[in-house]
Amino acid sequence: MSSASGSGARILAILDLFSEARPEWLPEDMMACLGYSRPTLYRYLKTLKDAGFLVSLPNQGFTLGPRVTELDFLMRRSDPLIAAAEPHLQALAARYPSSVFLTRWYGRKILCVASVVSAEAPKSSYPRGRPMPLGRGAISRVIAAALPRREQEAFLAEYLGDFAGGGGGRGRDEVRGELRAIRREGVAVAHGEVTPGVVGIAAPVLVAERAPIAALCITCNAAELDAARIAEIAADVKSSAAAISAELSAGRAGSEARERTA
Amino acid sequence: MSSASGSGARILAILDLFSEARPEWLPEDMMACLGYSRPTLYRYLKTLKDAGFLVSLPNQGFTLGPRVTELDFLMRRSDPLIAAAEPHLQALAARYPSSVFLTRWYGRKILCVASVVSAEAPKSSYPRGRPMPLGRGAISRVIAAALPRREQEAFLAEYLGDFAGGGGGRGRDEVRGELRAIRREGVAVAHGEVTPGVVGIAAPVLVAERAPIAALCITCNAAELDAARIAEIAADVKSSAAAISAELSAGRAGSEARERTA
DNA sequence: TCTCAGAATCTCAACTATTGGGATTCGAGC
DNA sequence: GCTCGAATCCCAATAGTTGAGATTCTGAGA
Repeated sequence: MSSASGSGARILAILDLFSEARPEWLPEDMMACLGYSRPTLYRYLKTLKDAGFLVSLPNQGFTLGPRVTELDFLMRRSDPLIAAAEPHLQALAARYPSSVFLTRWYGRKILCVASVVSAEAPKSSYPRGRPMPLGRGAISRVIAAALPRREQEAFLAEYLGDFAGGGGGRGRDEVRGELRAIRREGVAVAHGEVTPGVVGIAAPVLVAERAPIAALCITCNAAELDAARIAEIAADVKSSAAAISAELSAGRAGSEARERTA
Repeated sequence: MSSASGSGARILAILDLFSEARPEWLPEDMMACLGYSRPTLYRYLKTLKDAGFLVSLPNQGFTLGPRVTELDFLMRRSDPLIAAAEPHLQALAARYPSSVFLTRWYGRKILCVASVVSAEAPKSSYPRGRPMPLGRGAISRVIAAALPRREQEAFLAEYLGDFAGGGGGRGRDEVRGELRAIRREGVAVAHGEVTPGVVGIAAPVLVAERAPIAALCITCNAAELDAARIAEIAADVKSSAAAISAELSAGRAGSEARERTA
């Protein structure tokens, strides 16, 4: 991931070591994994420690530090997308027993950035920060559909297999057609693609009516739905996503003006 | 904060620019604020962008990126402190109408890392990531009291004024005596020091029965409490914090063993 | 579709900051 | 007080970083 060379990248690469399976690291092991010399590694660690990205439990090892939490808090509070979406998430969750997600599209990843749960037994849990599977489900579909041609091609080149797999080996043209239909509709519905027995309905959040930056998605228990109900929810999700897009454009214009005068 | 020299620190310093008041930055403004040359700044930005710590909205500016969210997610899932504390937070919140916090002590800051709210109208809101005021309230008190002598002195040197202010200009010796009493008790109670009308009760989470790494804190509406009730809650908080400390030590021993065999 | 302005990146020589072996200090445990 | 390992310091060699300026991209408008 941090493929760029330079000492900066080598410092940040240290953070890539930490994973759910191995959240604690000893300097010795880091040296082995990264191939840095001892003084260099310690210098890097000091830089990260001073910045608060790492904490050292004396003689025990290193762990991710509080700066991470602080920065994420900052993002949560200052992200205009979340601010615009929050009331819509709440409203949708209140209207339907479900889980409602806001997921951001980051060029190469889909990450859940906010969620509200109203169904008693949510089948799938996606709290903030969890990466979502790329290539399957309503979210991927709706984002792929909204992508500008060039990026869509790149996306398909990588994930065509996943899309096609859902319907049993369709060709690229067929998938493209489906995506065009989704783009026209403004919503995508997926039946149990990510989690069996769960219907996902997603609509894109667009900036400048072009680039998708996020998706609004609701997941409900399939057993509690019929076609009419799904259509109803889909319309609701679509208009909510559109409202978020609109608020976002308005807000963005405002913040630009502020920046210019500042 | 990132006072250490070196290009690594200069790269990380870019992240310090972002604040709640200014979550979006243009390269031009960064150059002005940081004094980096254009190519250098762009190289730094590329490094951070490639690592996912920044995102650039085309021609709009830079924002904190998804890696931050991902790392915080990782911390939340892998932090043994949170794992050990979660059930206790839930239990306390269930037993008393209140807000219950777990706050980490990071050398120079107190940060809320987990919270559960059960009171209908919480007077003060401290979600994960929000820094807590240092020097006032039950949390600061109980952590200061648990600090080893040396660190306690350093802490008092900086925050004596705040502690003394609460009781009306007490001297250092008097404060030291109070802290010694709190240490013996194992709990601190603060009446409306942070938020008027709210009682805070905190107990320290200790590692190796020495260094405080966190505090468990419950805040209740003062109007609903009498002295007996406070004593009851205090005992509960104290034993919960002790239980967390114990589980943590046990868990730590386990993970060390695992690391050694891996 | 073409042109244009501004943003982002590239080139390359000068040079300064970074690197790592080894000595040294620090701190915990006996 | 002494021993051991972990963390830091020292300093010369050098590899990596820097910045002015040229160049290429990208997106907006005609």
